[in-house]
Amino acid sequence: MHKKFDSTAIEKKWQTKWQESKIYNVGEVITNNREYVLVEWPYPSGNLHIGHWYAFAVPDIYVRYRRMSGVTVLYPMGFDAFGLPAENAAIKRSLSPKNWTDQNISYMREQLNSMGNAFSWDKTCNSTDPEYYKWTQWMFTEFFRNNIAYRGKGVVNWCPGCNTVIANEQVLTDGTCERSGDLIEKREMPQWMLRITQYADRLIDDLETLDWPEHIKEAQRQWIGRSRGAEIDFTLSTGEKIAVFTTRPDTLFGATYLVLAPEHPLVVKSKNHINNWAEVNAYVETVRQKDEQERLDNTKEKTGVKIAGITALNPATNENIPVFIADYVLGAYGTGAIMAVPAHDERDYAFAKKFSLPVKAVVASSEALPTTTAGHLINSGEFDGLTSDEAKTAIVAKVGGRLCNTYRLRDWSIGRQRYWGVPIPIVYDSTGKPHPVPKEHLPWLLPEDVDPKPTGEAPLAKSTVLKERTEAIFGAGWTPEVETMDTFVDSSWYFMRYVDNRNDTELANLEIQKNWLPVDLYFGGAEHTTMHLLYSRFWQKALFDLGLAAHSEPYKKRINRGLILGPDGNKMSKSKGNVIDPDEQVRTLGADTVKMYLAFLGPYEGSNYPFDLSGIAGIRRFLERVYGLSEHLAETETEEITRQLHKTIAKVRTDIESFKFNTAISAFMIFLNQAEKAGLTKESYLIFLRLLAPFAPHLTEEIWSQLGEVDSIHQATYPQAKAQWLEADTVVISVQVNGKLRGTITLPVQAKEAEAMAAARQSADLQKYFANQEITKVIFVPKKILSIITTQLPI
RNA sequence: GCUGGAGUGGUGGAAUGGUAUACACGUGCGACUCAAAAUCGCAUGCCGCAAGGCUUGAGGGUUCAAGUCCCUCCUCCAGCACCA
Repeated sequence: MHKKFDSTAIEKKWQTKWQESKIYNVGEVITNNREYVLVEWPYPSGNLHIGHWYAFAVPDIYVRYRRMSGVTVLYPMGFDAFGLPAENAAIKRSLSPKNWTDQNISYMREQLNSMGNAFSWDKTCNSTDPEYYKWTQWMFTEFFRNNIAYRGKGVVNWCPGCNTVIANEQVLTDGTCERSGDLIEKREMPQWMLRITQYADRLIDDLETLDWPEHIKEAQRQWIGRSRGAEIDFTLSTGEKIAVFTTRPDTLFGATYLVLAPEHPLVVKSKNHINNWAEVNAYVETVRQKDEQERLDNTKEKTGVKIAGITALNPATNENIPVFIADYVLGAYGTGAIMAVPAHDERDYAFAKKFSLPVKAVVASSEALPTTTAGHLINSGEFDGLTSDEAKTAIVAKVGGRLCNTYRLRDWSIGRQRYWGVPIPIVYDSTGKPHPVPKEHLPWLLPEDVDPKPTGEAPLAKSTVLKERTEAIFGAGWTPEVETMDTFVDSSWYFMRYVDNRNDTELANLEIQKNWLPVDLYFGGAEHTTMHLLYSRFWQKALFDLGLAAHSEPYKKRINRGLILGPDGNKMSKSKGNVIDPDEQVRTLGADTVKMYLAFLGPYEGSNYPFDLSGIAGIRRFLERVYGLSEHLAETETEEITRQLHKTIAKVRTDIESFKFNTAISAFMIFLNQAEKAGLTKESYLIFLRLLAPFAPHLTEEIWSQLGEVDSIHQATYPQAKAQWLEADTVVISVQVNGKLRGTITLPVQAKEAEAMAAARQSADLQKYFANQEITKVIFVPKKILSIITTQLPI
């Protein structure tokens, strides 16, 4: 029977000791032998669910392993505590968001400690702390002074559920809000924006330098959506010039009409030249009524209206071509106008067919039109015969166009009409001109004299405190900005603050940044690919350009963990009622068991796992057997078991380094199975415990101390495999005859082909397969395989 | 449609081109027990009494040897999509 252990008592005891002795703090070290391992800071929702365990307890294995390997590892934890849920919960409970958040943070800190993680609590921070958001605000003012932040106008995404504007990245593909699920409306209103588009090229190009999974890099490239092409000017019959963007300037000779987006400014501007203004205007109105989804539905039939009375001159052919407005051309992309080449673009082709417009092929192809591949030019005057590539530059040069890139990425809109966020540190003078709040007045505190209830109007507009503060400092007639910042701003730089979290004169000292940053390893969820990860890369680059950051990329290596799904295989959510709180398992089976079980599910990087508790007993049994073994240690052990121990060490180390904790755990199990049978000395057992310590920190610490060790096992060194034990004298290799596996032979490791064949001939099991055959070929791969090819001898 | 990734037992999953199904769960049988739980032992891909044969989404190919490499498909997941 296995020795049961009281996991609750053991875990509580060691958690308290670790906190008292502060063994996981990193202090103020400056060292080369250091590493920064980051996990995404959580929102303090009030209860720890299984997803938090997966996010924090499993990377903890890696952190403890590196620390035991002698590396000083920063593994900080903090709280991303601004945002809508606090507001909503606070409204529901009639508490202030601040009180609700503060309560949750202290409660959650306790819960996080109950996981037994090796967090560097001396480096924590919290986005709602004025000492933190003072710097968020200061960076914003620096961005404003340097024209990275600006007050923009335009169409924004309005979420009716959240009662606020949200950024493009926060709208899902189906046009709903990533947070509330409501259908997003388009509204025209002034907005605080950050010029992330100015960084589009660097955000794409610098991906090359990062050790990130390819799919994340690719998703970011697609999100930024760089198209290489050219802008070409067409002259309208009104005398106005209009620029179009095209990725295929080589097809300019095939441009048989022009299309403007309905919202193109030139449409209204040319009103007096348009003979069918009523019809044109009616179309613009219908498009305006359509919601985004309708307009972007590419399966519907194309619509549009010809602008009567205006033509455009094709600069290549010098022919006058008609001009249309149509909603398949988007106002916000490129120049909001296109040259239509129906022969070589499917959308233009469909439109041309519907409106009976000429289709002129200019790229040779044997396929039916429209063809969109490159080729040799025809019907293109002096450019006939050139390849598409050659023609691109030649034609652009000839018509005075400009080679340029266009991006799908839009600037980041960061103003929110909500209460619980960082106040945008801007004040307006009596003429309405915005001014940044000077540094000496930061933090620009969030006033507490308003009802946070969202109404669509920014709640801060009702604050007398904020109004009076503004007038007291800046003078009568000055008014405060009343919007708060998107919470993704807070998380765009938290990893920088961790390293210098008590600095009250700088956001993070450059020397300290140079010591710790960039983050060596960043564990997080896939949902952040085109939000947080993109925003914080941009933020870092903007700071770098201003000399405030030591590096231009924040995270060297990224690991996207999978998701723990509900038992029904769906994403856990309160509304589906499939959320697993691991409290029960932690109470009855212990934190070590829960942690190891999660690590055992499968490789950390990659797939999603439906949470199924049925297997957790296996881990608990394993830990009980490890504990039980401490009372049955042997005086001596076989060489074989020593060899197995060292093999296990080697296997566990490589598995941890590739984040395959599941196979590391299976190696522990295999070894334990053998050790129980064969007997293990105390010396080897202590090595085994150290090897297991990152996986089961409480239990190993307890046994370690019971066996008389004084210092924490987590400050001991991680075992290293000794080469002399890694190789056995003999090796079992398999034997194939004519491609079929027929048996095995045991050989000395350094055996050659001749010895292998001799062994095969001697084996009764094997020789029958080739005894009466002619052996035509033998392949011998040392330590692997003997492969024999025969042909039938004539009888 | 484009891009990235994945398809292996009843389940989670394992396998530098070299013994496919490790490890664990589950299941079955047995031991212990008045009994049950717990624990321990054995078995457990499929067909077959056996000998043997078959098996990594489907079909081809390369190779002495393919889950792994190549080609053609199918299915699922994720991102992008009237982006010129």
